[in-house]
Amino acid sequence: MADKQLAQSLYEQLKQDIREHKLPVEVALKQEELAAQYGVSRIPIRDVLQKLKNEGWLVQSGKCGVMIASLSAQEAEDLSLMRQYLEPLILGYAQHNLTNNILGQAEDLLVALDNKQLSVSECGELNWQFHACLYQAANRPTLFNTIISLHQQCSRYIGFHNTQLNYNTTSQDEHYQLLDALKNKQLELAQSILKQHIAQASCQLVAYLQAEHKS
Amino acid sequence: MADKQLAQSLYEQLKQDIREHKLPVEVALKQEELAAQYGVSRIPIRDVLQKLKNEGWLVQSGKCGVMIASLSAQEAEDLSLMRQYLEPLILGYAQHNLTNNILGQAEDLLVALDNKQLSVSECGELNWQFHACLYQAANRPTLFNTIISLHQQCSRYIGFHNTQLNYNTTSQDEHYQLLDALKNKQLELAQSILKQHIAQASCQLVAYLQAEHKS
DNA sequence: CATCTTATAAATGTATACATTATTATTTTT
DNA sequence: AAAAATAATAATGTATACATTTATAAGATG
Repeated sequence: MADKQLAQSLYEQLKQDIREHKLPVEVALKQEELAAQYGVSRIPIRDVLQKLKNEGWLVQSGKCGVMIASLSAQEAEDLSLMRQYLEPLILGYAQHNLTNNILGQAEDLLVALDNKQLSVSECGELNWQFHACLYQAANRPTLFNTIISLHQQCSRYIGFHNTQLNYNTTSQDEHYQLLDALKNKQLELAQSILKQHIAQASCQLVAYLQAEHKS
Repeated sequence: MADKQLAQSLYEQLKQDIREHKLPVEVALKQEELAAQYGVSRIPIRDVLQKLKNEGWLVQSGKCGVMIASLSAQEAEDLSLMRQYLEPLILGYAQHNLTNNILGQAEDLLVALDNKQLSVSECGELNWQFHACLYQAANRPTLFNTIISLHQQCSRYIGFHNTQLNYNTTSQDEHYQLLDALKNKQLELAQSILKQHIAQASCQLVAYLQAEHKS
């Protein structure tokens, strides 16, 4: 309902600016300042703030007002844990509906991901599209929407770990293994690969966040 | 941020009116009508609509506008499934922090639930407080918030099944069994009781919704 | 006669102005 | 001097007015 051009672009831009640390962290955001900064009135700002709060990008600050949530190793771990349980679950429902067409789409996305020239956000987006492509086949909108929400919350953390180290190659290996298992109708294997795939990424991220916090 | 007196009470009232079928279903809601009906301007109405949309009470209707989501057996099943996985998970984290104080609080809530005079909504509220009381001890806000969100989405369905049949006594038995297992530090037993407790309630609800849909 | 185009009406999205609440600074009191 | 109470400031919440978009209906055209 609040997704017109202005609000939609505001939403994207605010997320980007939060990701790129262009806004003060752990400090109550002022609607008027944001409105002036983005050249709009407070109304669409309010809408976007509420939306971002619902997605976990912002948290309550004091009695009224919101602020940018600081990155937390525990939050990253919790999000990953939930994904570890829910994504194999939806994959189970998707299995029967995975036509060759869909598997082909998924493979194309993996091929696109092999491109080394991708930016962090492009990489994250393709990665998610690969997963979403499979999950969508489950025809389970409620379950799918929760998983989408978890991914949106995770997306704040993306860009922290994928850039450094050679995480990507490991991740891609797991992606191809997952796809193979699905092609061979080995559901349980696919589910365990998926669970470990999610856990693996989380481990690195959590370790990184904890190390950063100590320094 | 949008939780002042007016918006807060509006939020509660709209939810209640949706529960009690006082608003048209599967038809785009008009902000002006709602504003007139509740004696406020469109701004707080918009806020509340967005919030309820995020909680799954409302869904997009056409290109713009929202409508009351119809009850769906599959949605109920999905919500229950997610709870079956996530609530035992958070219970696992809570276990170590379950002091006798907390277990006592939980037991008090169960005693209160034994009262047969409770309204459906009071019953649902106490039921949730019992669960939340245990989960809160886990100190896992992200996981907990997702579970809260799932419960909020479920709350639309409450009042459909607990009223009829003797569901409540079965449910209470399971509650006491769960509490006993926790007192005895039998985590795995407690988790399996909890999972089945959630599944049980879901089964009845789904069966009811499917039967209703056929008629 | 069906379909596409266009114009009208009605809804939502946004801006400005005002009311209310929360925060801060000051004052008063013990 | 410290703490509580109170006044002043600054923020958010809400209402009204306007702009834009979407849906609907009338009309033109093949």
